[in-house]
Amino acid sequence: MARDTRERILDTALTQFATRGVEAVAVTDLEDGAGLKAGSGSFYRHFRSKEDVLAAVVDREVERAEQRRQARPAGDLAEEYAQALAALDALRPLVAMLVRDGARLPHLDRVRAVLAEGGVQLDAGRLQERMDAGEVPARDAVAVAAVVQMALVGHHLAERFFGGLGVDRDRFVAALADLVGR
Amino acid sequence: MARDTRERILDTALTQFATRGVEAVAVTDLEDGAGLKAGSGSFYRHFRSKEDVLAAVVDREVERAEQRRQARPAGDLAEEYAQALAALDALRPLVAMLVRDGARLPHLDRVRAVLAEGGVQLDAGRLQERMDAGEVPARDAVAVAAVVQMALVGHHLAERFFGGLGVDRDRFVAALADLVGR
DNA sequence: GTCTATAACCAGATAGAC
DNA sequence: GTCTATCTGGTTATAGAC
Repeated sequence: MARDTRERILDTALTQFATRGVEAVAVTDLEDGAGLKAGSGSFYRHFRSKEDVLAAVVDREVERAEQRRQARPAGDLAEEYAQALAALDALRPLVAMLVRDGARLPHLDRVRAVLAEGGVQLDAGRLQERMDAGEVPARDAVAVAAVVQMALVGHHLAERFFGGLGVDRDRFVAALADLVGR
Repeated sequence: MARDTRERILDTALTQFATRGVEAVAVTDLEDGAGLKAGSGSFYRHFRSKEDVLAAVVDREVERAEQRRQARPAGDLAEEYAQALAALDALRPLVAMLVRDGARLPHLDRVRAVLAEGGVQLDAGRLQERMDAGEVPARDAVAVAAVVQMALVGHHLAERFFGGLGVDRDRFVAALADLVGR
């Protein structure tokens, strides 16, 4: 019991909301997961309601993501895409909550913004620069950026919802970089 | 009241499960949506339980999808991809239920199979043939097919969960076909 | 801050009249 | 086949002892 109870409730709420959905998780489950007696109501010494703890979970996760945010590296396309997939991994619980309980989440705009910055929305402007510099073949940069974004997000979601792809991550990223770069 | 009550219950269950999630939909909501008195229990003259109606909804939707299934057209890449997106549109409720309540769905394997056939899983073998025939540049066909699949699925999901892309469908499909074909 | 106990409510499901 | 009425169990939330 190193961390205090409020933090333990937030931890168990994050994992349970992300894996089972908000509706399926009872306050008694959160008490149990935090080491409190289920049904004791001790939860309510720390949060006013289930909606309240949901908002706090989303807030904390968005703030953590904003702190992790950093300048994009200057590597090649494959490195850039691999890094975007890694960023999506770190956002996994937030993605899961958005997908399962999107309409119910507080601060939906902030959630979408942090997901976009964190790896979902690759910069079309940067791709255009690469095309202008002759690093990659010239195409419709905005549309290609969208295709790349969707491929990365799709890959992330496929691992979760479709049981994987049969193509490992390195091979996927290499093929994507090859398509854009050659 | 043209169709019989059982069908009306299935219809309202499909839309409500897909949009709000199974857990959030009460049996009384299904009664209400089917024109029965909410709380009357008339639902139970047609289905044994909520789990039972969920199974029936999934079954009906999978069977409909299997009947829609048809030979893939011999058009060019862009036509092929546009058709895959249209197939995904028709599968929208099933996709929504899989994403929201995947673990709870009965016949999960059949659901995944029909989604794969219906537009998610494009044929890597066919792409390889195109590469062998010189129609498109030679690359890692299996990995490229995976990228294409994920881009299409990601596009479909983005419209639903991220409020669209800022790139319309034709432009997206054209960019994808250009990447693979040139 | 956690517990026992409980109130108030809602959802799933059943019995039986019509 | 639909209704009224009801049972049962689970969930949110509160009161008050320790």
